[in-house]
Amino acid sequence: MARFIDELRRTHYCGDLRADDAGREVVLYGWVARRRDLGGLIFFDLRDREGITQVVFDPGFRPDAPVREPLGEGDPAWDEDRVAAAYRQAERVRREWVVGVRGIVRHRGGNAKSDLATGDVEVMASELEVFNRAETPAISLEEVIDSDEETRLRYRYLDLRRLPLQRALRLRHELNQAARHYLSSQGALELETPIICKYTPGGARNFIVPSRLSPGKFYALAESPQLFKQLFMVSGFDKYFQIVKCFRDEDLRLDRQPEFTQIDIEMSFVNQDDVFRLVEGLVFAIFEATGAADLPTLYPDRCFPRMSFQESERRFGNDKPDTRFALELHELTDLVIEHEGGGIPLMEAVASKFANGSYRREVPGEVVKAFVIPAAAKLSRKQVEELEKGLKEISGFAGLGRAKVGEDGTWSQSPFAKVVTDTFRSALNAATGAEPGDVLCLSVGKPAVVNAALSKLRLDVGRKMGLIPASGHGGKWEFLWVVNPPLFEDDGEGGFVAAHHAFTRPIDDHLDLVETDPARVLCYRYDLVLNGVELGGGSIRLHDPEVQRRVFRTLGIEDAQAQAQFGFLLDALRSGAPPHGGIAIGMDRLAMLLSGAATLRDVIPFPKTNQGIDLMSGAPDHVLPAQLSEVYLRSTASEGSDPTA
RNA sequence: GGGGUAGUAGUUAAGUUGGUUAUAACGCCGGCCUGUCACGCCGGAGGCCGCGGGUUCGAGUCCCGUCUACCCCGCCA
Repeated sequence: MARFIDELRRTHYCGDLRADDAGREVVLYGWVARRRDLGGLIFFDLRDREGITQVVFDPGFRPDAPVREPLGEGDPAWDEDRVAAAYRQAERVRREWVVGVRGIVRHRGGNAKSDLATGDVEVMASELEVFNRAETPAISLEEVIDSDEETRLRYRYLDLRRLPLQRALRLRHELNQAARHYLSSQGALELETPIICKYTPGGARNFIVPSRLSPGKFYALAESPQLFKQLFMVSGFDKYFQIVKCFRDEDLRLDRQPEFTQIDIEMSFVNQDDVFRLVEGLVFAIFEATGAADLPTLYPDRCFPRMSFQESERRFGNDKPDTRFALELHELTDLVIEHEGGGIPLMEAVASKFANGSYRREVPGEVVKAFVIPAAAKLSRKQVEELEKGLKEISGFAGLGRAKVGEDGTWSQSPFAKVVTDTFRSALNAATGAEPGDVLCLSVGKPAVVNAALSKLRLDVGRKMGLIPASGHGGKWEFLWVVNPPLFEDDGEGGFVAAHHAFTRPIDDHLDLVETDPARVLCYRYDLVLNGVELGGGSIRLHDPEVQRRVFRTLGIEDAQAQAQFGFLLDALRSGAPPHGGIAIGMDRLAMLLSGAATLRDVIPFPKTNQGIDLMSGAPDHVLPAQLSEVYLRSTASEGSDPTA
């Protein structure tokens, strides 16, 4: 081994060799991906991170020409005894053994393999060194495997040898490098913020870290660098970025992990447009570096389109519309009011509440919206009912009122067919553009519920119609800024809570409404959406302590309370805070979209399961009582036996 | 916290109405093979049917519970 590592340095990676390397002596290191023993002739597919090269063990082979670039004097490139020994050793090698190979590159002639980058050549082995044996791998290491993800995660170090994951992690590297390079070139400083920090209530649940030095007290793992990056602005660093791990102790999804990485940015003396320009430049740089798509062709003016939050909710039913396809929702509340319900009892009830002032048009208590399943979708009645059943999981969802539109515009297969007035039916058909054969899906209820149901229905139908793939980008890249959502949200008890967080600046025209009509106050907040996935979000912050106090008051947070929770930030804002704003881009999600991966787990080296468990290492785990008492803790967990107790 | 799907050999799956010794492919082990490249041919080993209980003459199959993973709602930027 010493001879190989010390004297025979690697000359190439396994993906490097090409036809014009023929005749050259080379040294490769790697893993034996496959072995084909023909009896008297053995082939290895030798694999390293750059690719695969075929290595041949042929005891009868003799070089027909002097070898170029011999390695070392007095150490001939071809020694028949050594070649024979290498062949005998190759007979015993198994897949995934780690080996070094010395040999001569030869053109494969008629045996060339066109689907392999190195397929024109092979290495005739003159020497073989086995660095390590390997147990038979628990999972197949082929590019496409059907192993259960549970098994793959348990043997993550094997799974990571597979080409898709090798590619995904390399893409992460390229993404990160491009982001660093671009943001640095734009004058942003890469500064670090604390990971263990002060617990702040509200927002995402924090992971709690007990303090050994402060008995009974706890740190929290940062759910984001939000407060600290604002303090950087207060301190005059002007423009900051960080590629930073964040931690949230919430339930997980395919696009949600307990620890994840953000490209975090904050800037001073900027407005919304300035943030957009920087992020658009960043995204362009990342796409160029990773070769994911030619964005300058798709967005010639190098800007992404913008849509107000309200328009997004109205047309698509959510704040992260997948704009790769149309099939928009139809807002019918006004029409229903105009027709006083049009004979449909459910809608008459809604119309009368608007008429008697129970509901306000500006902030409606209930809405009526529709989605049209085009005849072209060719969905059977059963399939439509199947889709509707899928909406049942949305809490508060009461079901759809469906109507199949006939040749003459009449409705059938509908609970409303008999009661709806002709004029209202015609008006509805016209407003929704419903054509004969289409299925009109009507939903009445609280805006959040109606929108949740219809936006899900829209995506389901889009997928069923093949307008978007079940996962991946499908070759389309639709970016969108969704801007200016409401600052406050009804808390259901006559008060208000912050829709996102309390440090977002209300739009200038709405400052007066903070006290008088909070529900209508919009703010300088923005989300970047790609193909219906929320890539990131940010805001222009509230840098004015006076306005901040008014916002807190509307939220029912007293000065003393605010001081206790956010004291250092409020103090800092009073110490001379510049106008500032920023954004955080979900790096994992971006990597997922760029790579076409179906889940975040495929672009994170060592992900957790939906239960937050690392199947490979077994984290989280019990700790010894002594370790607990050192941090002044005792577990109250009753279920399960603690083997260390 | 709630809903859904799945769990059988190392891996992926089949297993009919509850009925003899639980199948197959890949992988693994042994043998043969000098141009393979998903090499081929011959032979072989390999099972707590997730776990625990129940029904039954008899359970992979039916019932109850439980664990694990995945997808979704709630939650979450």
